[in-house]
Amino acid sequence: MTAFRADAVPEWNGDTAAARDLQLRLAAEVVLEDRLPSPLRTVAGLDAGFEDGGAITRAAVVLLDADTLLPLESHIARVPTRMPYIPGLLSFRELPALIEAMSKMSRTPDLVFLDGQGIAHPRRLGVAAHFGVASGLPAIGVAKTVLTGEYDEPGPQRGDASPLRDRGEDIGMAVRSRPRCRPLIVSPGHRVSISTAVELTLRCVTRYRLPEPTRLVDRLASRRDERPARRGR
DNA sequence: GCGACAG
DNA sequence: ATCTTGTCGC
Repeated sequence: MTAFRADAVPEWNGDTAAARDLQLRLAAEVVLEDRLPSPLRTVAGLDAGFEDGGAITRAAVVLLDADTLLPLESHIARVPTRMPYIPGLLSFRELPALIEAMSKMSRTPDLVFLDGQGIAHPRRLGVAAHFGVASGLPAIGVAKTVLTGEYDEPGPQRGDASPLRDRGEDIGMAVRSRPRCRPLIVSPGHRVSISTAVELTLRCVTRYRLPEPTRLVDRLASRRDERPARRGR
C-alpha cells in the first residue's frame, strides 16, 4: 500500500504555531512540474465527511478508470475526530482519516483529486498539497470556494478560466466546469503544474459541476445513506 | 482592532 | 462539514 511520511502527519497537540511552521517546511517540498504517469490509467477521489455531530470523521476513496471514469473500487474509513476545524489547518484535521481510507486500496492511483485547496493556501499547503507531499503521489485540489487569493470572473463557457492570484503569485485557476455554475477553484497539489491541473480536472468533468472523482467520493463521505438511521420523532 | 476564513 | 423541506428556476 501507499506509504506515508510520518513526519508530515503529526499527532494534533493543539500547537497551531507548530502546525503552521510545519506547513511552511512541507510547502517547500511541493513539486509544481508535471511528474505523473503517462498515459494516466487510474485517478482517485479522496474526501472526508463527519458523523455523530463531528465526533467521527468518515473518509472515503474511489478509484476510477482514467478513460471511462467508471468506478473500479471504493473504501470507507471511520476514525475518531482529533481536532476542530481551523481555517488554514484543515489538512491536519482530515489527513489521519484520509490515510486510513487510502490504506484499504488494492492498488495505487496514478493521480488523486481532493476536495479543497492544493497550493492555493496562505502558506501554499492546502489539503491536496499536504496529502501529495505526505504520500509522494501526484495530487490536485478542487475546491468549491476560495480560501486565499483573488480572481476575475471567468467567461461563461465550459473551460473558461482565470488565474487565482495572491501576493503577486499565481496559485491556481478559477475554472468554469459547466455553464451557469460557479467556478471551481483548481490548484496543484503535488507533481502537477497549474495548467495541467486544470486540464486534468476538465477531463474528468461530465454532466455536473464537480469532476467525477470528487463528486463520487463526496457522496460516499458525506451522503446520508449508510449512516446510522435516525429515529422518527 | 476589523474582517476573512477550504471543509 | 453539519443541522434540515420545500421551493424557485433552467
